[in-house]
Amino acid sequence: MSKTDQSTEEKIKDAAKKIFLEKGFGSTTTRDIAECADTNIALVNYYFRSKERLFQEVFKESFGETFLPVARILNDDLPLEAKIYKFVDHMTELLKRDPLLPMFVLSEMRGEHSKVCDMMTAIHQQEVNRFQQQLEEEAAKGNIRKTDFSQVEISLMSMVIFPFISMNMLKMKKNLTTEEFYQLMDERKKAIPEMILTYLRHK
Amino acid sequence: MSKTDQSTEEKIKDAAKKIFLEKGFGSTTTRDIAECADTNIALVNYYFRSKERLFQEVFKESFGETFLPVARILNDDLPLEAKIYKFVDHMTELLKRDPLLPMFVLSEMRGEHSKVCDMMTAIHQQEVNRFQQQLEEEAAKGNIRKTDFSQVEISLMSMVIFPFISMNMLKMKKNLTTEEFYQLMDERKKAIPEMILTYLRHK
DNA sequence: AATAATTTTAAACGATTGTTTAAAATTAGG
DNA sequence: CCTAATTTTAAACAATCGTTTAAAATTATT
Repeated sequence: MSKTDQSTEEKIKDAAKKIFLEKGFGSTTTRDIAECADTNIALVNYYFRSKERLFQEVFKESFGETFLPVARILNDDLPLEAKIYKFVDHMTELLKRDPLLPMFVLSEMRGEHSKVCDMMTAIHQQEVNRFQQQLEEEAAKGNIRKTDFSQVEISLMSMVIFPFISMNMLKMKKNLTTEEFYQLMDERKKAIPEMILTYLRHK
Repeated sequence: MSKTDQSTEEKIKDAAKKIFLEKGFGSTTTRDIAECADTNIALVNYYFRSKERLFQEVFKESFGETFLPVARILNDDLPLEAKIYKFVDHMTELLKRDPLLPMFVLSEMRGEHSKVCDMMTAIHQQEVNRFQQQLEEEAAKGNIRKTDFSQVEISLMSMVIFPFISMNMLKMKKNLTTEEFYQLMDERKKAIPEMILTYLRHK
């Protein structure tokens, strides 16, 4: 096997990530994954003990190692305006690379006792929120309006992430190609911070 | 059978709606639905010809008869400010009643050639957009800033709908009960229009 | 009351699911 | 080169999937 080839284990995990992200856990079969990895189903259970364990590895990697690091930009030590621009920019670039990631993560969290909820609490150790702290400080200094931090955080997340969750709907409604959709998302790198910051600074 | 009892057909459709919205098409079994409707699996296929057809009825009802009418508020003949407040209020109330609806609709649209895409185009006949027209008129009059309509529409939709899609994540992260979550959503009835209108009116 | 139409039941169908087995092929180590 | 460990293969496992069948029970019609 040449050096450029992936190991069988890697091919299977990559195939699993692709298919799980596309169809979700319930609609994905072990045979789907094996075929996509160009192997047989026995090898899937040889390297990963079960479909369930393979899924958990994919989920942990997608959420913990891909999404969370970008989300943590809000905890960076940066001025408010620069931080918001950086967050929207990096998150948009991540989602352009991995547009199915948010739907994958959130759809697997349907049902309060979903199999990923326990994993979430494990990964999501209570982190101090530098963003909240920052909004409160700037409001105290009179630089921005006093706001409910949660509302601002939710709105910011919503405006960046939701378009990718509703990507197919959007593309249909507005008759967009994938390229045109990504261009629309790029324009949001300015539009979203502008809206948030205009809101924070006025009235 | 007493008059207050539902017909078997209604019980099955209600059960199907409940389970499909909770788990999606792929993770729902005909036996799930039959058990939830307190009947047997043969009756599911007796009244609805297949799981597929039952799903399509549920989807069409959820999207076409529940979600779309509220979304069409943006086409109402109302002043801009009143319209935005009305849209956010009605959509929030709808989603408090049916919090799983957006995730259900959007998760079934994964994959460009999903089985609901054809249905969408059928339902979603090109509608004139009074909201876009209105934003352009007000901007021409100098009442609000000139904006890309799509960006405003996407942001508005995102801020209202996304919190319900990420409901479980939000409840976990912020340690919210269902009641506290709904209270947060109620507060957004003011916060969202304020942000949009502040943005439109300034600079 | 007798008959026809409708609704419900229990059982089974073949197909597909996740998983396991045991032998074959390949690679690694002495 | 021989042996041991690892990887790959083909086949099968029981369980569950969506769906169908045919008879039983119920309701409606005359």
